[in-house]
Amino acid sequence: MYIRIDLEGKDPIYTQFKNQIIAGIARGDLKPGESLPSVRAMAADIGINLHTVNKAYQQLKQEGFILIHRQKGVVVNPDGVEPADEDYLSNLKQTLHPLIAEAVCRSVSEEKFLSMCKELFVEFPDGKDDR
Amino acid sequence: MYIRIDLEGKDPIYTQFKNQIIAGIARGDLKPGESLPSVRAMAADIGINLHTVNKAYQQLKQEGFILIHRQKGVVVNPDGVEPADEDYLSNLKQTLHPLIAEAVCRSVSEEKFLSMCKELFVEFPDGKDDR
Amino acid sequence: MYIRIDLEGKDPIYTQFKNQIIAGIARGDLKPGESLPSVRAMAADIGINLHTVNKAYQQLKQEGFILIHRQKGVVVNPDGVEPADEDYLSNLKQTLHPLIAEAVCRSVSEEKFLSMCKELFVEFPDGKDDR
Amino acid sequence: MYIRIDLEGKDPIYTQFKNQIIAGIARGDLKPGESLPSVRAMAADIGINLHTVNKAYQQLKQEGFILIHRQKGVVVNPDGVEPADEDYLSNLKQTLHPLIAEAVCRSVSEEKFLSMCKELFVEFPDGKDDR
DNA sequence: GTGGTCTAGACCACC
DNA sequence: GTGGTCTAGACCACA
Repeated sequence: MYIRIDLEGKDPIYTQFKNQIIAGIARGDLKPGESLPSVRAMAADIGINLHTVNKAYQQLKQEGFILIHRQKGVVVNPDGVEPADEDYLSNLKQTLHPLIAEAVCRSVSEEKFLSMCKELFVEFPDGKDDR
Repeated sequence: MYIRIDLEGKDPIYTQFKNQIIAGIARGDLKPGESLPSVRAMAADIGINLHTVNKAYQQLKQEGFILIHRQKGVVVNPDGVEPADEDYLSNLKQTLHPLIAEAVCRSVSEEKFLSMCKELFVEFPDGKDDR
Repeated sequence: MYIRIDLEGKDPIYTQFKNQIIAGIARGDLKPGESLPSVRAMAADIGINLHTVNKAYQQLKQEGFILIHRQKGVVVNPDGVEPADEDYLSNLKQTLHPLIAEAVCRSVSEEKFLSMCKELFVEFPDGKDDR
Repeated sequence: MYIRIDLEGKDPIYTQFKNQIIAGIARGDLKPGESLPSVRAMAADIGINLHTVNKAYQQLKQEGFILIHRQKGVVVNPDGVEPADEDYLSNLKQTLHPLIAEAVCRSVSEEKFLSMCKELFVEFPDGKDDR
């Protein structure tokens, strides 16, 4: 899996990195149980600071995407990710709200917006059953 | 229009404020040409520093939501907001991408996601004719 | 002579007004000795504050473009404007310097820049002999 | 590169500062990719407040002259500055218009004006090839 | 160490 | 009265 970091982007590097791991899992590129490079190896690979990778890994672990074993190293959570709970959904709503508000201001129709979302879903094979 | 700021929230205050103004415009609470309180008045109203309000106003002006009029003070852009262009849509996509990736990981179905979006659209009367 | 003020423009109103009077003189629309509306009349005409017109008139007088007689009212300086002196030229240079620097950064060639200037000169019949 | 600020000048400090950075780029003193001192260092260097430097940096970034890099700090845009577009040229014209009008009033001939411009261009090696 | 954010208090130009 | 500018000092997120 290729990781692409934009050092000038507005999102902090650790966030970009985290998002790409999550996208990899969603896409199925990273399968449950698959192992990821160590903090050191990953940092060297993509040319960023150790601490930055570590921060991202810690958050991914905290949010249930990965496990960090002292011995086996870093692996994608073999049990799959915790499914959406109330908190998560409410957060997601709060995040979407301003995006939709601005879209409405800019005359983006509901249909247009929904079709953009659908388009983005195409990237992810949502066969969730086998996870 | 009531403005609610969460001083503990993770979003910076000026962003929360900006988003509420944008939501107000999208909702139709703030109509094109309508005037907004001065920097000082607004700051006093919601109990934050005037520089924070000013920063938000400057960005809203820059993004075409409001005008800062030499006489009339601050007014909602009477011509409405610039409709979505390529750049905006591409940005929006980039913003939605990680949200959707995480949702997929958390077994949120496409239908569920789209229905959440639809629900959020209900707040905004997108019939632009009556604005 | 029509005066056009842009209340949202970045230049202060009195500056816009001043510039249009000066342009009128340069163009020959306002001839030496010709009289201008009083502060009150002018302010009413273009719908701005008395003080604003007054401030512009005072500066125009100060810079030698107009005379303000207690009786005859406001007239374009019948002797023409003081020709450029050292101070004026040095100021002009300081003003042009940053404009040219930015133009160079933006790959505007010297020829292109000069031709823009020439184009702007077309508006003004530079028969300066009869003034 | 030396920066000279006139605290008594009529232009705001951040504008003077911005203009000198732009002039530095135009002159070739600041080459694409070259890094600039941090906000704090620059502010200390020239003896002004860091917020003032920051404001200038933000505007320079916004206008495409510099990038604010998460790791390398502040650098001159390695791709060079966006070349002039319609908007920029139209703005430039609007800026030059009153300058030329006043020059005409003050009996500055077109030749004289153009030769002043040419003189100012001498400072900038517009052969973009060697930058 | 960096930039980003927030607060506070001051002066000035403009209207 | 307004917004624009400048200064100052503080805290936090990021790398």
